[in-house]
Amino acid sequence: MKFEKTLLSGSNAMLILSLLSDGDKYGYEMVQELKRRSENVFELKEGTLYPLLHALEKSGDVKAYDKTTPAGRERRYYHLSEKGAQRLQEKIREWRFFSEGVNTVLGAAAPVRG
Amino acid sequence: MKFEKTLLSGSNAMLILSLLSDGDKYGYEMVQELKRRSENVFELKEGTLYPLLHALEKSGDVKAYDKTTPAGRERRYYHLSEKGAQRLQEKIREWRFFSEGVNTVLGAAAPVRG
DNA sequence: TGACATACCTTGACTGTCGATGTAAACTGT
DNA sequence: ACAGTTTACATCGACAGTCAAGGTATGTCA
Repeated sequence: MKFEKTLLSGSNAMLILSLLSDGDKYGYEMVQELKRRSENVFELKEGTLYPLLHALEKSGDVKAYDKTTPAGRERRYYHLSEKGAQRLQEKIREWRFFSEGVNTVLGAAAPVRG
Repeated sequence: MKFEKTLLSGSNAMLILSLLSDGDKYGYEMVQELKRRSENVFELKEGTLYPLLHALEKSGDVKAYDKTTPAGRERRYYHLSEKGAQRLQEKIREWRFFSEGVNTVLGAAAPVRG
């Protein structure tokens, strides 16, 4: 099995798809939601998020649509497509594979507790 | 707690330091050892390794010395310094923190078995 | 009115990684 | 003896992901 070289830096794509698997969301919301769910571990930057969303839309992993709140605020929602859902599963598999690989290497040489 | 943005792509540095915590090694050896220990998950490229080793040497995390085998082959060995050992522990902590964060996010939205 | 939060977006720069390529010596099979 | 492979080090250019900084516009609240 092989995973892309950029799996790691690319973990943000996986996390975003994961968020969307729980329901449609808009960009700004994802930043906050990711921070909340990860218990402040991840602070996704807007400069990272928006280009990424555009790329995911272009590749067909998500579908975008606009919606205005009753208050009149414009929001661009993103929906996980069937293709995106499959891509997410694949990425999760890669992630598990990778992280187990790291832990194996670490465990072999540098046992650490805690 | 904060970890550097490049933790992920930068995981190679952690893995190398981890290898060295088990004893001095030379570059070519590390490529093979990493592949072996990770059960073929990681195939560190030389174009990645050597610049990285030079950087680790410059930052004082490793010390380099030359040694010639009885067969006459030149090798550049790397030794993990005290500073490098501390750095490794720090990186391992960051890694655990990060990977748990990812799993938390994934677990919250996309439970997967296997 | 002014400050702040919401909400979207782009740009330029930086870092880590890789593929390609180079060099040179030692080993292997014939 | 010779050719091909492996060992061992290294550099270079290109590319992808990330971020800081900045921009625009509207809603909220004192």
